[in-house]
Amino acid sequence: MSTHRRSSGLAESQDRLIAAWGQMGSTWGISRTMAEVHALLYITGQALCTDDVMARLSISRGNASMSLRALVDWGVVQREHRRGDRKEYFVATSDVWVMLQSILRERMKREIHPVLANLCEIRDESGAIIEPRGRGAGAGPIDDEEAVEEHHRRLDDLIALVRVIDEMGTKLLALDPQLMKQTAMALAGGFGGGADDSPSRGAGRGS
Amino acid sequence: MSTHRRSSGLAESQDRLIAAWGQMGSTWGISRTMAEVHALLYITGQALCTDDVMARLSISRGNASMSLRALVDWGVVQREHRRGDRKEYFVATSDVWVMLQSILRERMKREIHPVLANLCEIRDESGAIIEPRGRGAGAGPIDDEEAVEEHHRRLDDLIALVRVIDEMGTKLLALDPQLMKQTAMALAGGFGGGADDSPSRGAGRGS
DNA sequence: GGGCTTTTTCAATAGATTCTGAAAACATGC
DNA sequence: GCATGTTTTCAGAATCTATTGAAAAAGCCC
Repeated sequence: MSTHRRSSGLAESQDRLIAAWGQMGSTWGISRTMAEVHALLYITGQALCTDDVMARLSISRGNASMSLRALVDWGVVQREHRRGDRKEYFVATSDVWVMLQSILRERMKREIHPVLANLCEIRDESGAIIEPRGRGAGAGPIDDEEAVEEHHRRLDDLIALVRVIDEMGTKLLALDPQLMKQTAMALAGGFGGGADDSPSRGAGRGS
Repeated sequence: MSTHRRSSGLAESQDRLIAAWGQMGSTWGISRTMAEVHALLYITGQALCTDDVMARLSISRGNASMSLRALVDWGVVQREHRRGDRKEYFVATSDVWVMLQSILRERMKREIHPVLANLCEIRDESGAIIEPRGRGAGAGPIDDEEAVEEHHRRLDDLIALVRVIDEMGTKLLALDPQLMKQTAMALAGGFGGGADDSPSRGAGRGS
């Protein structure tokens, strides 16, 4: 087998993971680069400084700085200082379940909470909707009254949905990461099925 | 008809919801317009044709057509034909839990499955990583062997995580929407708490 | 403080996404 | 088939986002 440029074995595999993670990130709201930096730190498992990241991913200093800071804000990467070295180093959280909680926390904060607040505000203010000049004023069809009721019903349904999602997330975040893992695996395994730890080393899923 | 002023009550509330939903959509991978079209169809509860959508949201025909088609693809909007009318009308799924399942299904397909397949492929191929010229060949530090092991460990952890998420999603999708609702509410209510149906009509959450 | 190193910021630019509008394709009824 | 009304497509324009690179700020040590 073509082992001739095999020193790239590890690095190449890392690059592929970085690319995959980056692509996934960009499908979400996260910038591709930020996800790539995270993947790099996670998969190497080492503490890297800004220059390491710049060099490995071929990105500018500004970009590296921004991405690293954002990752620290998200809580999936920690700063690390070294005695006798002025540089700052960065390490990714190695426990994927802790990582998942950080991501969940941040996404809830950015995506769910604002929407829920918005929806509630809209409903509160829409409570004041009154049909034009009451019923029976002649011109307007009574249709409007129905429409307003339906509007409220649908608004309420939407709020109930988002709220349940919010509460579920909050519950999960309150859990210890290990317990969350157990819970997730129980759900994945069929609501009460055995929670197995081993990730089944076999072949991957087809597609 | 005296529609000129009071139309601001209901329509304004609708507009606000549309804006909120659109913003949320753009935080995810969904285009803002597509989310707005969906919000419009959902909140009005009516079957609208392309021209209605164009007029109400002030968007071009092409944009409306694309967005509507995408929503139909996602399964959150259905086409509707009317006898004696050549136009096509569109209605949003009114059950929010059915809607949630459609969204979940589509997001799994687009975001989770490809990543999982990718990760598995990477692992399968990275199984072949051998350190340069075996151990003990002098030059290379044995460090490399450790690095490769760590690499595999981390890759496996990541795969296990994504796989659990995938399986959880699959399980939820297999459920009847109403049962999924029950499940979600049970989780939200504290893992075994009572599942109450009423969405508590009171004031909203603060922030 | 002054010299040195590293990090952060930000205006300009490169790049990607979304939207438009008009033309092509598609139906439907006559 | 033709006439009419509707939907889809897509190249180019408009818009939004990410990235760079260099200047400013922040540390650190003597």
